[in-house]
Amino acid sequence: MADLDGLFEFDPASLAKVDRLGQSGVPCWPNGLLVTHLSTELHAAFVHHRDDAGMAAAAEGFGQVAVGGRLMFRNHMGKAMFLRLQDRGEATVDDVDRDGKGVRRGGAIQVYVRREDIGETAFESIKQLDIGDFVWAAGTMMRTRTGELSVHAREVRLAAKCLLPFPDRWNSVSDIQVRSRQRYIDLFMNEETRATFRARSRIVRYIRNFFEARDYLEVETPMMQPIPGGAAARPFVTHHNALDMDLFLRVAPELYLKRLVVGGLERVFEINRNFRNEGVSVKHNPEFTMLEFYQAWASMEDLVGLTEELLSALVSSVAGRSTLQFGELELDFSAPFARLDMDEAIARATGLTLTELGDPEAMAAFWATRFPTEPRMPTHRGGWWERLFERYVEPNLINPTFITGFPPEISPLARRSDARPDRCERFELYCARWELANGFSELNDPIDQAERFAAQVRAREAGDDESMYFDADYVRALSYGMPPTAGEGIGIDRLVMLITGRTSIREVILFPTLRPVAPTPSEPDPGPR
RNA sequence: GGGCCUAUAGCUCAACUGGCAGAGCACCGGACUCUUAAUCCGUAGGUUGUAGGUUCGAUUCCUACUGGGCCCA
Repeated sequence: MADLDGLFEFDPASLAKVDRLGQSGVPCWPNGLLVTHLSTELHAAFVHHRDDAGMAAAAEGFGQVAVGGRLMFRNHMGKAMFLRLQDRGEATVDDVDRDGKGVRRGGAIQVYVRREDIGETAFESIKQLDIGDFVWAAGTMMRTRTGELSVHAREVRLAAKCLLPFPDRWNSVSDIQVRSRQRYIDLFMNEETRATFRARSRIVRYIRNFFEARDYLEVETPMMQPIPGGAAARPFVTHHNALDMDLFLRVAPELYLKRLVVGGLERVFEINRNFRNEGVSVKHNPEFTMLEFYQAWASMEDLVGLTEELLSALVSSVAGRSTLQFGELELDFSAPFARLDMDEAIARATGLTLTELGDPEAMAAFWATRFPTEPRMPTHRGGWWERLFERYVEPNLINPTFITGFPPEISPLARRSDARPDRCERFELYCARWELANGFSELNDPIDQAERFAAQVRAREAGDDESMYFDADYVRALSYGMPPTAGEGIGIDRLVMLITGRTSIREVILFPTLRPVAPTPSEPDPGPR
């Protein structure tokens, strides 16, 4: 084998096995193997054929099948062998096991191999199969003496060799390091992981259908933006060499989507990645998936209803019921959701009066008696509300709850309430102690928008690096006129967490952001692990 | 950034108060024609995360570092 300059090391015993197999005419990575049936299809087709006569007749009618999958289990008994092949199928076929207990079949199919059926040479090479190998088998359907549906093999082939020691199948792989760094291992070892990501796909598909059914257009807007905007968050910076310009990975698609409403698309949505240069935690990943949607001729109230409709139907459809078990919490997603004004919620939780909540001095005094060591106090009412809300209200919001009545100071893109100009027509949806969605009637007055951007720029100059930039082209777009519009963002990863019951965001992102494996002194180059 | 916990074979885990580094599974060799976490016999597998310290002796006690987990900010 070619010298790999220490870039990768194969196990010599495995390489020897590859050679040995090749010399005896068994290629380790052959091509052109056709699979005709998925394990789940076979279980579904034969689930009602249990007795010998019925089974024989059904198998006769079915004829030859070819299956393929990863060898997860093997019993070898001299001149006969059982192989269990795991494929992409899902365990969806209701059946009963030997003891009459209900089970779900699918995802794997057993293969029965006899030496006298496939010949001595072929049988000898089958004995060389290892757990973890991909295996292909062709034959007819049968049931074993104990009733397990199996492929009675006429031919068995190694389809792809596994060169690495296979994880212990008694104890599922539980090391969170392995599970998230080497997601492929997690996927082929753990059915719950496969189920989580199938559910994620279903959730996204449901949302897409939901909006398409309401005449929304799915669009894609820039991931790389010359001016980052649409959310209060620190962006990642990158550089375009040919144009010699810095670009920011987007923290939100908002300002581009609203430009499309100005352009007349009226109803648009995007499901895509956002990037925020912030800490990593069980509910934060630097890149995460966001649904944003905008609808002209709609207001915040329309979105409240749409959100309730979407989430309650989505939960019922994917989870099969209207409540979700999330860690210790039980979450009720039946509409309508609770609603609470931000200031009332804070007043109730802190004991401060509504008058005191209008006075930054009073809130600062309240805070100083409880958290005297904390630096960097907010300077305006909205900043204090945000801080008090996070500390006193958010930890108690379990069931889905719309928080309304946000102040404009912390809502630079939201329309002011006509009835209460010191508040915005904005809501955030909270659930399981965190924010799940954020929506509002959009600010479409370009003059007001320009002033709010200017205020953000002043805050940035005063040291707040999460403040927004002045996006002149966005103000220009609004100046052409944007119809009254409402828009909303929903965090897809968090939604998937709630529905699948995974309490860490890393469990619902296939390849979460992780610190690289640190090189050790004896091994300066960690290699492609 | 702070606190607590943690790192032992490819995987999952043991090793009493500091006294010979172990088991099951996987791998390698062998037996077995309906098994189901098959069974039986045998072999091999380790710088106990890294670097120091205490000690006659350290997986075990101490310090620092690195990775990971949980909680707080």
